[in-house]
Amino acid sequence: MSVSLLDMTKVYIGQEKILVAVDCIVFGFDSKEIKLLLFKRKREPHTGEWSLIGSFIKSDKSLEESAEEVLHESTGLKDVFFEELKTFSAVDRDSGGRVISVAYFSLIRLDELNLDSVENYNARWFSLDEIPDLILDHDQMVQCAIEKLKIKIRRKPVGFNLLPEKFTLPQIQILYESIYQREIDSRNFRKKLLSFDILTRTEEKDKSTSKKGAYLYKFNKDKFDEFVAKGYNFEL
Amino acid sequence: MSVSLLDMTKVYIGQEKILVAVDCIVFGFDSKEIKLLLFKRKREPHTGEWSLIGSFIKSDKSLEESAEEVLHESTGLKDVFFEELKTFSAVDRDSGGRVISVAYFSLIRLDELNLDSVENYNARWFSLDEIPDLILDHDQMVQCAIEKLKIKIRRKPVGFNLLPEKFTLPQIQILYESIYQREIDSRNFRKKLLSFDILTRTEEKDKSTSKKGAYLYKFNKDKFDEFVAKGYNFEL
DNA sequence: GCAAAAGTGTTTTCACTACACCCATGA
DNA sequence: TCATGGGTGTAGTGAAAACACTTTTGC
Repeated sequence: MSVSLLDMTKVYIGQEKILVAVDCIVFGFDSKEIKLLLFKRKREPHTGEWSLIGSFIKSDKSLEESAEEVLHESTGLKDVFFEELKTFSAVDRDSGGRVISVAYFSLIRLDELNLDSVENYNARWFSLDEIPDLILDHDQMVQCAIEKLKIKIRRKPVGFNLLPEKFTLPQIQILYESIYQREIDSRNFRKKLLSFDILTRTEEKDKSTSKKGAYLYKFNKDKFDEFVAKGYNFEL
Repeated sequence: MSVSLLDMTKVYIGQEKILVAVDCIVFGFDSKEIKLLLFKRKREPHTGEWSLIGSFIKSDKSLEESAEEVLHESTGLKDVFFEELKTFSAVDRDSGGRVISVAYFSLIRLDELNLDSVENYNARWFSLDEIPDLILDHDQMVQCAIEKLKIKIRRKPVGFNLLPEKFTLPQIQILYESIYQREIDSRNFRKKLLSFDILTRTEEKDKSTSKKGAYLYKFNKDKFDEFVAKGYNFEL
């Protein structure tokens, strides 16, 4: 350890150091449509304008750790789904100085959200067609994330991170419809999803949207791993 | 401009700056198999060991510009295909100090390669099953890039960046076979590829691998754009 | 008993797979 | 003339798309 501290000051001396930040694009689903979580910026420049949540990274944290921390502080949630989206490094992207930002893309369960944390941060959920102007290049980050969401949810089971632990088939169909922005035939959708055999049906029904009630299902990670091990492809 | 210089020193003061680098994973295709370009490292630590080519980024260049520069210097090529792969930011990933690296993934035409540049850099092409131990986390970067190449070449027409401007159908089939590591039925492969109608057949034949000779084709960008505009999906 | 959402099957269509022979040419 | 790689067509199979009615139950 002391060797690496020594090297640090010797080996790469003379190279320029740069500010590095993470910014998080956070999506949620309110059982009707997909939404984006935005924050009123607290620091200069652009204080009070809408922006993504982010933070500078410190030299003792990896980018992933920093993103995790940002997500935890702003939503109160731990173990949320997130992954790297893209770096944004145009020299003049931030009027406050030269900052390279790594954008992270995150999917959270709205029902688990800690409302206190969110309010602390002056946050609000926006429909994708009502997103306000954002600071710096955050609009680009958001567009990029929306693209990625559409592609990713088709081939990876990431959508379950947007649903409550127990969800109904109509609910997941609405999620996909809201992301793809088109209607889906429910017979074909259910048939395909159930054919994967990666869900467990519970005995409970959700009667909040119909008199008949819809069965609640859980995503079954073990079955999904088996599904993958057999060489099958998830695609919805 | 002077405002931003002023802000730079004021607004984000007190935040830690970090060394940022780019590293490039460069693939080529020698008409037989896909290969990886590696370099003998010139600087401490790990001088003389095999590594990816990279460089620290300066505060007046974006990451993309830096990657482009690195690729130009090491191969002599301009306008090569490259895109961001992933950031690598573990705190102790570099024994020479805290460095965040952004890995770029690049595909080049071996026939256009400037051999002087390559020799200057002590470079060598390696088959994917003969890759030597690499410094730091460069092995991880390479594994990640190989994964990405397999996925990407299936659904995007990036493979043409690995072929000469004019190529034969047997050639492109071998390219795909070498990446997928399995044989492909040539009747089905050709049928599908030609059905996209994104290639232009020239009148020339390549007789270097057979007496009959194989027609040379060119990738037709305009036709490809049309293909995409019609909503069709490239998948090989 | 009726409105409203949940749940279910069949037919058609199309894309992928498997598979075998002829062609052109240089040596 | 023959060895070598280039080039082509067809039948069978399976997944996706299109499509309409029955079930449940709170009001």
